[in-house]
Amino acid sequence: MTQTLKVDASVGARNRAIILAAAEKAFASQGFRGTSVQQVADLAGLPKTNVLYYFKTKHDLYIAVLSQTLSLWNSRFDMATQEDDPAETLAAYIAEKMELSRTHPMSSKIFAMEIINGAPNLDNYFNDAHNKWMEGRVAIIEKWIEQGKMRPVDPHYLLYNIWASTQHYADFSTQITRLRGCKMKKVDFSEATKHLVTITLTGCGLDVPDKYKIDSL
Amino acid sequence: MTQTLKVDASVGARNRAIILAAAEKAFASQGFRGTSVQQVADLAGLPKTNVLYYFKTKHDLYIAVLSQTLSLWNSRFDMATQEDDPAETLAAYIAEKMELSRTHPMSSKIFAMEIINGAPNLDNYFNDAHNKWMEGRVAIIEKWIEQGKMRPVDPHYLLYNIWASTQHYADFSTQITRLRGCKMKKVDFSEATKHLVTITLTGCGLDVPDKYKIDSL
DNA sequence: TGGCATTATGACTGAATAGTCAGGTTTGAC
DNA sequence: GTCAAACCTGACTATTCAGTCATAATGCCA
Repeated sequence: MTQTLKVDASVGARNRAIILAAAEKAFASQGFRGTSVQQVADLAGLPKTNVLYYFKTKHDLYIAVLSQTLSLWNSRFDMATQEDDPAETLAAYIAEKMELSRTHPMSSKIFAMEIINGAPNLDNYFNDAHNKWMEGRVAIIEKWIEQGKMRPVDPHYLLYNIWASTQHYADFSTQITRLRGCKMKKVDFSEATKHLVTITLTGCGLDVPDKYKIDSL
Repeated sequence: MTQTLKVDASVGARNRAIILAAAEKAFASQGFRGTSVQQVADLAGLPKTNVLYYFKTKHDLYIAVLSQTLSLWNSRFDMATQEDDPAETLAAYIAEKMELSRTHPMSSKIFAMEIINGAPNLDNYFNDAHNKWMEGRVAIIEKWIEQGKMRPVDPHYLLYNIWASTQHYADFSTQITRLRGCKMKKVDFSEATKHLVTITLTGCGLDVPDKYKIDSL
């Protein structure tokens, strides 16, 4: 029984994973409409009909990729409280988001395109959850401000700012690569993170934790 | 003669403008592949063949929309010198970019998708010009830093940061609207601009010009 | 061995759609 | 009036592509 399940899972699950990875790549670089099932199949090294065996429609496949993406959004900031240190918490959040941009740029791009196109596939569940998350984080930041721990900045704009500037490194990597002349490596991301943390925290009137201090200064 | 040209121009130019506006809308919300010539024609209120009379191929039409977009990128910052005041100059640049996000969100979206998809249609001319612009701006910011006018921040990351956070209001307007419960109006953009200027300039160790001070504080 | 579930796939279909073409109409100059 | 250039358009073609279907192979257990 265990054996059976294991084998079943390993065939099906393995193919699903291969297909999802191929689809992620294709959707990220060409969008939903720009991607054909045949392309995904070729990338996955499988016949097209086999792809459609695992995912009934192209749209189903896209939804699967998209929800895989959304599951990456979780963060330590989700669990923060007003007792936490704002500088440490925000710095860690920025660092986490930057790390995501580095390790999962395709996910970020897919999400970006989904939003740019009007988010037709983000359902009410996602919207509600996202709203609740936002409310919670805003409340905590407001408490920090009340307690005089940081300058009075509108928490909404602060969060938009963090999302924008961190996701930018994934979504606009093409532009950044062309301007720099080469791709950003791990150390470059590390530098960028420090600068981002420094500029954002300083902007909020917070001291930059040592860990994020820029070496050269 | 003048009459002839004027009339010729008014028929052709008028239709071109109508088509470009329709195409901008369609491309911004559905991308290149997601948009059919028929859709553009319907939006423009013209038969499809008439659209193809003015723009030989869908790709030609897209290129026309894209270059229209790029022509909006010009800014007062382009002409700045090291003698200028960093606070005023950067604040004005941020405000200009925010105004562009408000008045031309579709252009911003088209540019964003072009970059996300690997910028296949941005030619060497654009890349070179963009590189030169970047070098020039970086040099000026470095001078400001040398002169002790602002904190030492890496100019590259500063500029990425400004682009990211301002364009975000156009590209991710769907997300922002859902979180706020309503679309951002002119006054909301004005508030957002002030916050962005404040957080960015403070992050650079600059005093915020009165014009951008947040009222409630 | 036989039987069942899962997995695999080539051949096909129908719809969408970019672009062509041939012929038509309007406009303005002379 | 007439001529040329610009403008307009219905009908058609060729291609791409999502999704179906009928038919297999495979693996597993009794």
